[in-house]
Amino acid sequence: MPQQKYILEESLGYAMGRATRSLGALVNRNFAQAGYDVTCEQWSVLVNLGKKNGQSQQELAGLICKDKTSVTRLIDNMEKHSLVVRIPDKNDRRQKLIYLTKKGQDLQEKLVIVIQKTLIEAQKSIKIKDIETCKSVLHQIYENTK
Amino acid sequence: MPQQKYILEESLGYAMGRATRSLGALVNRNFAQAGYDVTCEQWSVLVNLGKKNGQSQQELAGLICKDKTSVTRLIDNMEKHSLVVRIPDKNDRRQKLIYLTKKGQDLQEKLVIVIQKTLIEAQKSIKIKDIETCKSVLHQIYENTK
DNA sequence: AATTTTTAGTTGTATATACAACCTTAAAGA
DNA sequence: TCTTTAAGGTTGTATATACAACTAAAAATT
Repeated sequence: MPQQKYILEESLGYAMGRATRSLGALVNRNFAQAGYDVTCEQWSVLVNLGKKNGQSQQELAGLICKDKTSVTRLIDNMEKHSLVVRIPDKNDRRQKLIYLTKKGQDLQEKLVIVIQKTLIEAQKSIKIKDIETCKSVLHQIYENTK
Repeated sequence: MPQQKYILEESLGYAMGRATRSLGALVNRNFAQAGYDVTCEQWSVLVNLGKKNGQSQQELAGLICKDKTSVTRLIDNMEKHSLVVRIPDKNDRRQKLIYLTKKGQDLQEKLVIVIQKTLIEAQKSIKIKDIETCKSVLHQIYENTK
């Protein structure tokens, strides 16, 4: 069997990690530059609460596909910044429902423009068809690895 | 102008983040399960040192496309685990050259198999051509956002 | 009804990431 | 040569991530 040399630069994992980090950092810089003290990851929670306010942390974890402990800490930070509040559910005392504050709601609406501008920049000169292919590959990778 | 609603689940950024986190976590689990106390990110450093031992942190930062402070901390952790050592460069006293230890070298060689197995699993039932398209899209996104 | 199992969330621990500010040393310019 | 600028690295700070172990409460089972 020939000595198989692992070519890091050619691996899909490398390309994924690099592009994801780079895009996330750009989103964060663009948020900051627009004067918004919020992160890319916090934004994903804000968007979901914007669609349906008052969701449990488990629901949010499912939507953004993260560990529930990650969500606990994410909500901790967002609560610290007064973007959301935790309200204990009276029907199920295990649950805490997360609601947008006024500040969180206002912010959420404003961030969409920054995100869209950033995504347009990120996807510049890439064919729509290729982006769709890429998304479907990433979707399958998620399914294969989750 | 119509109210443009942002569809998180359909965004490329969402798909990228989700797949990248999921794949990274699986690699880490597979390393742990194989009995190797090392992470996905540490592995990317090990591979590069395997190709060329004795590189500066800046060189490594360029290769793995990370902030130099990220590399400082990554090397801190790897040194703590005796995978690499920092040797001050005599010709340029600002630089520190990073070398694999015996333990780091041995580990690096063994990890390739785990990585390949994981990548095969991750890419299961995806057409090679689509993976190439995906990589090229990710490459372009990196270029557009770095 | 009492026990067991599952679900929701938190805490401990370890890692990774990046921006800003800083120190030290090398290189470039005046 | 002296000064200024650039380069390599670290530290402070804040955030994000996940696994293991835990507490509390609900649901399922016996």
